[in-house]
Amino acid sequence: MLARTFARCTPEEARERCQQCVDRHIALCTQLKDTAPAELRSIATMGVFQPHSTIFEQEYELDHVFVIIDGMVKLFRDLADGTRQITGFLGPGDILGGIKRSQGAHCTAESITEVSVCVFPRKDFEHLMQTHPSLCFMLLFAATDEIEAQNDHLILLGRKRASERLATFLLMMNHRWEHHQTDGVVHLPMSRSDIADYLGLTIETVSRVFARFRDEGLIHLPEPHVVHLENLAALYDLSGMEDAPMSRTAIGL
Amino acid sequence: MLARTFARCTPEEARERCQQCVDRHIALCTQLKDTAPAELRSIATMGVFQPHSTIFEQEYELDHVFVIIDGMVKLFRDLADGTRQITGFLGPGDILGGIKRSQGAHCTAESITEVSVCVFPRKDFEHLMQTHPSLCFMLLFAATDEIEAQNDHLILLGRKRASERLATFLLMMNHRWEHHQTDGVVHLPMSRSDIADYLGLTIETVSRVFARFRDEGLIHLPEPHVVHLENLAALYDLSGMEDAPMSRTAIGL
DNA sequence: CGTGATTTTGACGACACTCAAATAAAGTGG
DNA sequence: CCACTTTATTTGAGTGTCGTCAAAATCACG
Repeated sequence: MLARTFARCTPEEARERCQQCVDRHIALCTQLKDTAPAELRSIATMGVFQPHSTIFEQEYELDHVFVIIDGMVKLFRDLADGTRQITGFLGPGDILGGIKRSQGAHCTAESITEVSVCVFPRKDFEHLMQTHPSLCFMLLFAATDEIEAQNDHLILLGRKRASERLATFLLMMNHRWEHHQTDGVVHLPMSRSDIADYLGLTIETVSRVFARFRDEGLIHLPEPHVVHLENLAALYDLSGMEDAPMSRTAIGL
Repeated sequence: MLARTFARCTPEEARERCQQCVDRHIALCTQLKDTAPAELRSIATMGVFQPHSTIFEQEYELDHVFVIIDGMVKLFRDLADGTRQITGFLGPGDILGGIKRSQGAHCTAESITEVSVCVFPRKDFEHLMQTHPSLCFMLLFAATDEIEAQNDHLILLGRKRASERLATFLLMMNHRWEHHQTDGVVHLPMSRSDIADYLGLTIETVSRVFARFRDEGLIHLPEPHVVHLENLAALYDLSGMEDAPMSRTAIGL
């Protein structure tokens, strides 16, 4: 099942991608000390997922740990009544997979764009966690950061109106992963349907709020997947956030 | 600030409570091996919070780790517009406090009932985490369990109707913490307002759904804080859950 | 038993959902 | 490169669920 969508890189490609990742300080191995980075690299392989391919699926066994090097992934759960809740969007540096108690995946992970990943066998990764406390410690802090991020998402779904939700979303997309200032120009690789499922709304409502923001001069929409944030102050005001969220490593399980 | 609401136990009381906790296998120290339990106990003190007292407050420094021995705590964030989102209810065995990267608390924690806790200074606790990988590992798994639980809460807020939310809530309250068969009789120590803020609804809507459940014979309400679940099958059906959620140690930050 | 807080019930309105159609974008084959 | 199909997005009209405002009933507490 994995092999269908997942293409392993050739050794040369792998070496190059790994070096790029290290240079840009993307993945967790760049933040560890001593022999940990080398040991991680020794159990790693690299691969690429085509757009819209399943990385893992809810309820199915989860025997890899992935670190995203490039591209964007959505995490979601499909419900019995046919609806879907997207629980997060993951990008470069974020961790995906088997760091958990149970065997099975809790969510489905699907690539939105082409996604290149660093892949670790779960068993080997767990072994490294136990022999390198610094790795375990780092993951624990990443996990608690994730809990706080989920809290913010919870608040968005529980207590914000549609316009507040979209404003929050646009600001989040503006601040995460972009290391340099693309200031105010946000590319949204996901569909309106994905945005709706993330924000707990329908596509129609999302589209209408986009239109309202455009008419009010808050944003410019040259094409559906490109947004220029023209009035950051107003968007912050709507979102209810006081400042940009802290940078972090997200975790998808 | 802490001293105002927090009463430390006398040594005798502390010893007795600690023993009860160990006997009932509540707290994390009962799940560790080697010298870890003893070392944890050596840095621990015990205390009691009166009902409706603040354990810690969002944005304020967080320099303790608490393990709840008895009672119920609510975790919430107050928003700029005066609304509130409760992110979780915590009970015996659950962990509360400074296991995180940043200094400040992300949420406010407030006791609902009288709450007795085991208290660890944050610095000492972190030191133990670094010297005892098994403790760190256990906390990481608790944290990933918490992430999955937050995902379920996310789905509730994003994709469920009022009646589905309340059904899910009642089943959750029926299954967590109660080590055994109080079957179908659930005590809800929190107010309707707390339930509403947890479910992303208003008190009026919560009250109306309670009334509808009562009229439809799904529950019996001898008093507002006691619910008899008369038709578990129908409640499960409404909630969208297939079976009882796994037991876990919750974490509040 | 009386006072204040909590919970319940009622009437009404608004925000977002549903259903439906039009428009725009993306993919396909000649 | 261009017609054609398919998919995605936008826009419109009407409905429903839940929120708001208000008052009654019940509960907790001194």
